[in-house]
Amino acid sequence: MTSASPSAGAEKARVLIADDHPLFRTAMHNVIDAVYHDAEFIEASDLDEMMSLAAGAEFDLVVLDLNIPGATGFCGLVQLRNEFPNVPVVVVSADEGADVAHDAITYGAVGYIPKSLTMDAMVKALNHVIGGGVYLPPTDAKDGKRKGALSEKDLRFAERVESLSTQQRVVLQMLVEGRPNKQIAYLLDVTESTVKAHVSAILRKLDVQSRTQAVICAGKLSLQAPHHAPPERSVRH
DNA sequence: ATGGCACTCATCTTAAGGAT
DNA sequence: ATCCTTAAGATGAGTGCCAT
Repeated sequence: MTSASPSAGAEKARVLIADDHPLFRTAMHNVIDAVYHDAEFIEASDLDEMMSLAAGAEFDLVVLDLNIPGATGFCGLVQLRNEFPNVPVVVVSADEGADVAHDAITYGAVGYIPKSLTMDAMVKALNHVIGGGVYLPPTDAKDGKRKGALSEKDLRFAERVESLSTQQRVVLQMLVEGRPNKQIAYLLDVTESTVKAHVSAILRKLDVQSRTQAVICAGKLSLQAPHHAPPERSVRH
């Protein structure tokens, strides 16, 4: 599956909606109709169905429920990104935590939309994503206060994290979650050697001596740091 | 065509922990 | 003490993509 250019072309935009709640899928129809006008919808209610529908198909956009049946954590998103790296995936979830939103972007999503968002806000978010941007919901003021300011050292580390490739960021995120190389290899569908190579590159780029050091710094960052978007995309809050 | 970069893989070394 | 297993980390090589 490869992504086609967004609605600008003469052909209908194809949108995959992966959510187990029919009501929410219908709601997303309305939202996406406001964005693409004459889109073709393909629906999936669980992970297996989503992957089989996605195989061999072309989509302009995938709207993925984070808690779709069959997926644990971000594994649905990771699978989708591994199989179809060119398709923009927007994650929707009832979870409004800033950390979850940041993690979704880290795993390769181009946007994170809380289900509590108004229809207008969702339309704006999708328009931003289709325009090539990355969408994150507005940060809660209290949450922002809790996060506090970054030290010089943390900022330098954040800059180094920015230099990591997408795959390296995914590996780093899994290191932070305490996963061993073997499990990371299984989840990403690569060999353990590949994971080791990524870890080595991560350690080199982050200028740390061990994965433990990387995990401590990255963990601290994810609690405190503002989101750092991939360089090629702008971030809208 | 060429060079740079990311990704992948195989192989080797080292260290830690458990079993004998 | 020795051996075995497991995991981490380093290194070199191959492949594919993209910009020049």
